Amino acid sequence: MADRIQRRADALSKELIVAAAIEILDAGGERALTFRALAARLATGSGAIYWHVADKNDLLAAATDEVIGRVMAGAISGAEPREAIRAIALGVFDAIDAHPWVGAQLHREPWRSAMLQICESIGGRLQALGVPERGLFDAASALVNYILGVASQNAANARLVPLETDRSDFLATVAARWAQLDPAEYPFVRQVAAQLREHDDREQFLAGIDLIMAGIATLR
Amino acid sequence: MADRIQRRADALSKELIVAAAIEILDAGGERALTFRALAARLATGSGAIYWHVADKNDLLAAATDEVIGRVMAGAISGAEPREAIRAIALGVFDAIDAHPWVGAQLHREPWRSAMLQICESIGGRLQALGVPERGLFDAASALVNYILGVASQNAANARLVPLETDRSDFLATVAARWAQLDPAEYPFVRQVAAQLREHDDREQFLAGIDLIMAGIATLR
DNA sequence: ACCTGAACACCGTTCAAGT
DNA sequence: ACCTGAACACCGTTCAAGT
Repeated sequence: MADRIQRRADALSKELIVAAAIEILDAGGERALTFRALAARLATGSGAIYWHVADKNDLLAAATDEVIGRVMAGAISGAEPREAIRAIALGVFDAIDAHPWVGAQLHREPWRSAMLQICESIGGRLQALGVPERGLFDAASALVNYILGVASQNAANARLVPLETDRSDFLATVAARWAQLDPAEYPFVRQVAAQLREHDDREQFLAGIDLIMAGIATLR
Repeated sequence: MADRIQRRADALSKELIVAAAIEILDAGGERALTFRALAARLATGSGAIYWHVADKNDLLAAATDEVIGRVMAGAISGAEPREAIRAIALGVFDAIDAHPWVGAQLHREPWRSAMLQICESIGGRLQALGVPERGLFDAASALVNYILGVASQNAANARLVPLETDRSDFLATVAARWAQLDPAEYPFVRQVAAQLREHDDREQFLAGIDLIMAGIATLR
């Protein structure tokens, strides 16, 4: 048995598995996370992982909860409600920017705790802001859905673009493609192509939040 | 060769393949669409499909374009801009309601023509509405991202829920789960649990559109 | 030019067997 | 209780061979 693969000495745990999964996902994207790769990194057999984790869905959900949980834990500041909502939104945005696979996961298991946490933080602040009872559910839903939309868009971009690509190079490429569209069919898209090249995703995201907040303010 | 499988007599085409793929996706969801199932339904070999379609991604993108293209073709009415935007949004919503897999696809290939078509229609109407130049790109982006968020959410729900499940049963189940959350941790979500059970997805979607439009109106 | 279908290189997941 | 790793039942995709 001299050529046996080195196995780990300490015990496995769900936390260890999730941490390793996050590392693999961050480094190589969703495609890189396989039970074989995970087992190799953890120096164990692939079957061992199933003792701690129900299946791949469970693993992805746990990894997502871990990332979003960290964001939410950091956002408990007692700031003014409007600022708190912006901070929560930005926190989610930045987390998905750093871990694009989270964006793809957030809408797969929509009622897992990650989702609920975002919903709760935002809903609570809207309440504190004095949004009338009748509009509260719709307002929270609009904000959460908007955040989700941006999240999935970002996740899609990250998946489309090779990891090494420069962001502004990428935007320039897309902008150039937009600018070449048929003027009769796509006048608007052609027109904003130039703005696309120079725009800042993060700022545009916040602008959308502000737009929705402005709409919510008209409810009173 | 008497026991040979019956093969099709007429020629294959990308349109035929896409149409068959849409049928499979509608009937059995994303998991049901395999090249083997598609080949069987088309009475051909799995390799034949690759003559007309680059790969599975290409197939899903073409199917998505087909569905969204139909919506957009139907929405060229010369209505008042604000009504036109609501109509486009509702058209996309209903299309995704009928074909939930489209929601999951829309954010995977974000710059395919489906996306561009939505962007163009909405952006053009915002322009017609007199939204100032500086806010136009952000406004269109907010609306499209919101629509995408709802789309992916709906797709996720459809994937989570077995095809036969009654919608109100499902909502009641989720509402019951929400109502049982820790009151100290989730006061807001617990509170809206009752509204969740009775709310109409489609109406709430439109309420969000109206909220964003109200925010956009404050720009002038 | 277009189609066939076996073969290849993967997956997630299971499970008898070990410690 | 926890771990091993071969085995199973799938996938998407390729490709030599046919028409």
